[in-house]
Amino acid sequence: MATPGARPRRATIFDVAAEANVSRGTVSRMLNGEPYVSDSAREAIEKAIAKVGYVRNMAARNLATQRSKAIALIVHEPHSVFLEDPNIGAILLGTNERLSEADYQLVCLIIGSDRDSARIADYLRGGFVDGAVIVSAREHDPIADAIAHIGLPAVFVGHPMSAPDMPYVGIDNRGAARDITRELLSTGRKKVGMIAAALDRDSGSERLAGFRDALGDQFDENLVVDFPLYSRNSGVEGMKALLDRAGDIDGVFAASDALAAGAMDVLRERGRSVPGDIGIVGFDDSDWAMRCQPQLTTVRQPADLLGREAASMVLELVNGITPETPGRILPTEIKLRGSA
Amino acid sequence: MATPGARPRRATIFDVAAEANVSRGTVSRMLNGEPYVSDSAREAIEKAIAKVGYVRNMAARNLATQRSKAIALIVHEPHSVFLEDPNIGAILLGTNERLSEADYQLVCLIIGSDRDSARIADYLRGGFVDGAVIVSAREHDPIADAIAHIGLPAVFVGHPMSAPDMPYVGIDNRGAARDITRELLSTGRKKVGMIAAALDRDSGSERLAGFRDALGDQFDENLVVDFPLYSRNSGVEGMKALLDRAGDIDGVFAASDALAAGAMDVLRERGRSVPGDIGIVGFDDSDWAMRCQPQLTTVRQPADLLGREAASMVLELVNGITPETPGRILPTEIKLRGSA
DNA sequence: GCTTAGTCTGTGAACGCTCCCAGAGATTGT
DNA sequence: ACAATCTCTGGGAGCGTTCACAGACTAAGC
Repeated sequence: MATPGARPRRATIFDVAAEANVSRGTVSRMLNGEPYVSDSAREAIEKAIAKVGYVRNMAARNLATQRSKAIALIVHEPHSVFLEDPNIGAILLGTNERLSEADYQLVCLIIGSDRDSARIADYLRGGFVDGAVIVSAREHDPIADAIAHIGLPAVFVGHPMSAPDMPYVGIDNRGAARDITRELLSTGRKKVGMIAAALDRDSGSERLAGFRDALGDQFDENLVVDFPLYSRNSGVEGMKALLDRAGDIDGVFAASDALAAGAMDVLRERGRSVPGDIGIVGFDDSDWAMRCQPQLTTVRQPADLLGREAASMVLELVNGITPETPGRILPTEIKLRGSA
Repeated sequence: MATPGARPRRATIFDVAAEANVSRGTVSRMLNGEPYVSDSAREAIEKAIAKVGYVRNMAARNLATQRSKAIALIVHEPHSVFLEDPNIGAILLGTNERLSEADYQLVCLIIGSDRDSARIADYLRGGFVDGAVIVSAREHDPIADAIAHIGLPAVFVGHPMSAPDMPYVGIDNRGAARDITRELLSTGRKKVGMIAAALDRDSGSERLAGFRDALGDQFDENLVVDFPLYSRNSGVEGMKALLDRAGDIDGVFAASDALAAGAMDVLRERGRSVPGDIGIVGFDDSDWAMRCQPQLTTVRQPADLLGREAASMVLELVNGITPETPGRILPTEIKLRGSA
């Protein structure tokens, strides 16, 4: 009887070598796709692998090669945001897909509380992963600092100003915000406000900057409200505040679709029609946008591609390829629907 | 300038031992919290670790101990579902949180296409993880079979009939569905239908069974429609179909909130009031429920706790503790809101 | 026929840790 | 005073790979 938990001994490279009548060096070379393996050896090894049911022991390989074939995805958000944010899931999927193609694994590091961040830093230092993709880092994020300090290859999704030299992929938040605000203005709105959020991130502050760009002289600080999170609830509070400050407001740029959805709920409650009385535009093109009534005019950002691209970049870094550009900007697109 | 990728040599347990004037055996014992380490040795080692900046090399440890301190989270869903399903994210967070507490890592394995499933099976066989939490397995899922075959400690979230002996955590889908259907009936509805989905999962088929339980003799197969996915879109199609089949239908149990939301959109479009003309109830208590107008009466399922509990169980299994019960059922709760 | 280059193979030495055993020293009981 | 026990320590062996090197054999060039 086997002792509890004792699985049968797994076949090693030695077993394969013995079975195929070659040395383990040859097996190793073949496994790693190196040249200089004769056809006869290759064939014998293939048969032997199938026969003994061999699979590589990753721990041994990692130890010998000093790399882990794993990439961390670091999400620094409270849990509620992780669940609500439509982009994080898509980024995760995109990253995972690209890494799978390269036979790398994705290790999720979700930092819910700041208490975790020291633990995570230790983990990253532990050589457990070869690189990291960092989603939604705040400005002056301790994790970002730790990574820079360790020298771990890492790519940011988004571009924190506090880490200007780190590789990143992102979108032109400022330009996109400017364009969609202009779109809103082009429908003849005269008094346009913004529900901003997450100004401690580049995405948040850049979108506000773009809004300001579009308005130019007409920009009125009093018509901007801001909140820590891109949440529906902030949208509710934001819209209420804007209506209090200027009852005759006729256009709102919400920095995310969730904010816009919250705002629209308030407007419905108060009997203001959209887009009749007030035009409203959002950002993300998440499923919120389709669920609104009317559907939301918004900026589509390719979240899955951001993930893919970040993965590609981090793989390049890991393999010693320095990207020709420090950052990559992916295109956005305005989706015209009924809300403005 | 360092050559690309060449980070400075990291301190090993030898360096610590030398610095502290003890042997590496003692350092190892201390690191693993074993008894028989004198206070003086302990103190010296602590100082030495701080001085040389030592962190454990996990690959070496994994190789020596034959375990990886990592658990896989396997999600077998098309990507669209991964993003839409409100429970998956919460399960992921719950699992991650529990594993972190035990100093285990979460490795995400997302199986988008069936093509991946062989690759994943190989990975699981590779000793890369000590156990697995399986989310949303289908009946007769090839991955589930592979895991059973490998003998990897694994816990299902949900309880596929095709793997009755595997440990699982879940909710009483059937009982909860019965209860909420009764709730709907108690509002005086006479002609009640169901939009079912995912009948190839235990959650889907059990909810249908619960609905049937509640209706008893009044059950009418003609008033049940079913779809592959718990999606809003299926809700739209489902509601249309039900209205076609029975224009005088006055109650609907939707097997998920997303389905219910789709159904309610159709009803609004067709000018039927909720809950006036038709009562509607959902399942999940996801954010869909709060976004509906009126808000949805639904079954709250503790998705994060499911994740936590699954993680706890898999950790027990990994440590050779056989759980006293093969499965654990977590309580659900009916959330009364305005929709029925 | 001899060098040279190119192809292929086997083997010792890491990689950094844990496990286990032998043994030193301190403490207790008789 | 001696055995028995408990506490603590050091170091050899092993985990399953990869890597680098040395050597064998083959083919081509002069």
